Amino acid sequence: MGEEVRMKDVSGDGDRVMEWEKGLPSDEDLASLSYSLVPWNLAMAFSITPEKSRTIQDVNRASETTFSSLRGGSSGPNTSSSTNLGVAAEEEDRVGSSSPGSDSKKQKISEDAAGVEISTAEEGDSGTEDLKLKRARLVWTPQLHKRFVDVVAHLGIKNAVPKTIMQLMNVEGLTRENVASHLQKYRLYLKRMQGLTSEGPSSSDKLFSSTPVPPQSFQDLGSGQGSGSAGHVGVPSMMQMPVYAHHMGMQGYHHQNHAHDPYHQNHHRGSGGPANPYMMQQNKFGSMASYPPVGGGSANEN
DNA sequence: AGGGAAATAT
DNA sequence: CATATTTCCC
Repeated sequence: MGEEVRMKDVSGDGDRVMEWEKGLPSDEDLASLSYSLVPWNLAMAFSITPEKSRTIQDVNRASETTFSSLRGGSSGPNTSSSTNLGVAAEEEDRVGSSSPGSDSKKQKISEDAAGVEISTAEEGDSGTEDLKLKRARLVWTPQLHKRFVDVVAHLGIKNAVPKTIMQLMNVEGLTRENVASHLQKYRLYLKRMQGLTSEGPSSSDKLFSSTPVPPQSFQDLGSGQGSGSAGHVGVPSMMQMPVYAHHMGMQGYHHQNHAHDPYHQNHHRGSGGPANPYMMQQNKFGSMASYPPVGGGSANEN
């Protein structure tokens, strides 16, 4: 319900029919993830073997879609014509939908519209279609990261181990190593933040207010509707890993505040001191690829 | 496997 | 040169 496919041809020069700003329920609305809908923990707590298999498989299907969106489906050095605009967005915010139906709080702004691009070799690259032997470097796009963070949060630091995370994320092509690596980084990031955020070694209560550390465990989970769902309550300024936007295929828009992301934490070695906290790499790479590994056949032998 | 550090790639 | 992601080692 809710298809907005109104591509009415506007007589005359209706060019700026861009109300996609918020009239676009698609992205987030359409995208339905299942991982957050299933009280995995709960089931476990009850000792009732959660048929993960089924769920996973079920989700798997959706995953393909998601995957497609996330990873951009095709690959090919045919970049020649035009920059590819893989603007696929997928969100699964379980918006506080509890309360009485009339929740007009549906202000969703497509914060992320990214294209997950995997960089492939630009030169002798051959994997036009199948790069089975060599998976391209995975690029953690904001979308992916969001998913990652969400999953980790939902699992609780306790169960947030690579394998589980990977499974819940359900992203085709994602390997345990990928997640493990990212998790490592993420942990480091959290750690750093802990130290920076109101350094108050005496109180532990702030653990809930300023600690970006995902809630240790979601036990209440809801019950279905109320969804007390901790979701994202006590995490006010939980910044995700800086959503890096490098040479993405997005048409200019990087204006985010990179104030001083603790995550990036540039370690300056002193001296002169460039006043520019930004990155000034000599980027000479302009890579832009789409995504290869899914082609032939195998996806991920998790 | 999970975690961490070195090694590379970008 | 810094960072992001991968690979190697416990």
